[in-house]
Amino acid sequence: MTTREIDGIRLEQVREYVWEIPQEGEMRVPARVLASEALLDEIGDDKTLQQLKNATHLPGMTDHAICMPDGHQGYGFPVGGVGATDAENGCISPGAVGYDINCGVRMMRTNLTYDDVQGREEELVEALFANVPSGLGGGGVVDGDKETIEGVLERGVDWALEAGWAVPADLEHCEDEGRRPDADPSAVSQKAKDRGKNQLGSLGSGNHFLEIQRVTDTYRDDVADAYGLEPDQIVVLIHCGSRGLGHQTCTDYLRKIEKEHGDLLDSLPDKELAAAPAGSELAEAYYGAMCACINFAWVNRQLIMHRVRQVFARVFDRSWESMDMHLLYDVAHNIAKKEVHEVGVDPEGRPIGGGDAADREERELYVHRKGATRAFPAGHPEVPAAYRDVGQPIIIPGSMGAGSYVLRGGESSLDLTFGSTAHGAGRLMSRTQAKQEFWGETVQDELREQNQVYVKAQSGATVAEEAPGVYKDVDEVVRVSDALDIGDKVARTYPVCNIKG
DNA sequence: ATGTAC
Repeated sequence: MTTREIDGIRLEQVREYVWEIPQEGEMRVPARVLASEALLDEIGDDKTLQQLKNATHLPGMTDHAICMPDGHQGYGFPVGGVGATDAENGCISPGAVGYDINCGVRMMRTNLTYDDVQGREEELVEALFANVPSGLGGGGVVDGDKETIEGVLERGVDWALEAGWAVPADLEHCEDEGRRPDADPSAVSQKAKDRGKNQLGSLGSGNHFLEIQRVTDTYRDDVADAYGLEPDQIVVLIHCGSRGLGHQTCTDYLRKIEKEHGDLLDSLPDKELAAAPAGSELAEAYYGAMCACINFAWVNRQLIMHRVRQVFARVFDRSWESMDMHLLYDVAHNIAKKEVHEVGVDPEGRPIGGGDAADREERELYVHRKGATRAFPAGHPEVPAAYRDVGQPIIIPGSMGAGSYVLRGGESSLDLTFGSTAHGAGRLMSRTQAKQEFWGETVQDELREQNQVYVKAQSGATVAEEAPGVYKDVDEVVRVSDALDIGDKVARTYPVCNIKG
């Protein structure tokens, strides 16, 4: 058996692309890293593996804590991490969801081709930049009063439909039809609502962006057909989250949980993993608040998408419907969700990890996906009807120099990863280091001259932080996902125009 | 990720 030791952590190779950190000490389950040797080397460069090991200490963990091929260090719990805890006897951890609740990506199709936009990149990038709010701070496409924010938190994209910012087909092509029913707006603090109310329909900063892309390749033609994708087609990618509202909600509940559940906190190897025991008042409140933030982020992406339709209609002087600008799908990267999965159990029926399980039984779990994407296969009842025969679409954004992928949920995802796969290329270096290595203006010029990619950003520093060189190889990440059959390649895209904070 | 810190 191949073994590796990285910073004192021993990994055993279970099979190709599957590495296991065996259970020892206070670990409740083993941990697994899904990676090629090259990606494992990069994952081992920061605290990711220690954080993954720490995550196995959370009460109620089932089967394995998992790190995706794009994993890197995060707050307490790795970005690219999946951890499923028993929803009855386990816990829920805000750090295992992330600060940017329902940070995610949606892709909108068009019937335009690269020929239609080539030569008009400048015009498009300027029009989008002028009409889609971006950067830190306030200002969104709609002004949210008290009633608006409550409606958004409670009803998600249903609110957008009522307000004229969505069409019914948008709901049909979004997880949960764009509305998480467990949302509890009363569990979201006034401070969080105040931060969010003037950020409805705004990109934010950091790695968030809006990109016009062209499809360069398709791989599984039956699935590509079902998704309405073909080479040379123009698509639009929107990557953003729940802005200050989700961030404040995470902060609020981390503080409350640290204070109320200090005993549980003391049993964990890292304070940043703070968790509320399943069934406690704070677990319920956090779940309700997080679901409300999920609704907010879905509306955020919906408003931006609809604004992009309006911009295209103006630039191309025709209706957005005539350009077939329909939502392909919207995926969440940072959420915990109650889902039923088969997990290993001991003879008394309690969830247990690794090879010690006597049997496997269905359990309701909090599936924490932090920088990881749901990847349900064909036939799963939660996959929208339009895609149920082929599996759910998965959108993997790469860097602005490398392009992105569309995958479909693979047949092995339910067995290997609680129905999950990677979420992007994954960072190779910190933002601070990126700013030492790159200069925004230079990055921008090179992308334009060498790659014909037009970038416009509020801040040059953001361009440096997001330079193509700060990301892992998205082709390699996707190759591992495809080889493990957790998310299978359907299409590859390449950037045309990119706007960001 | 983020009114880039209580």
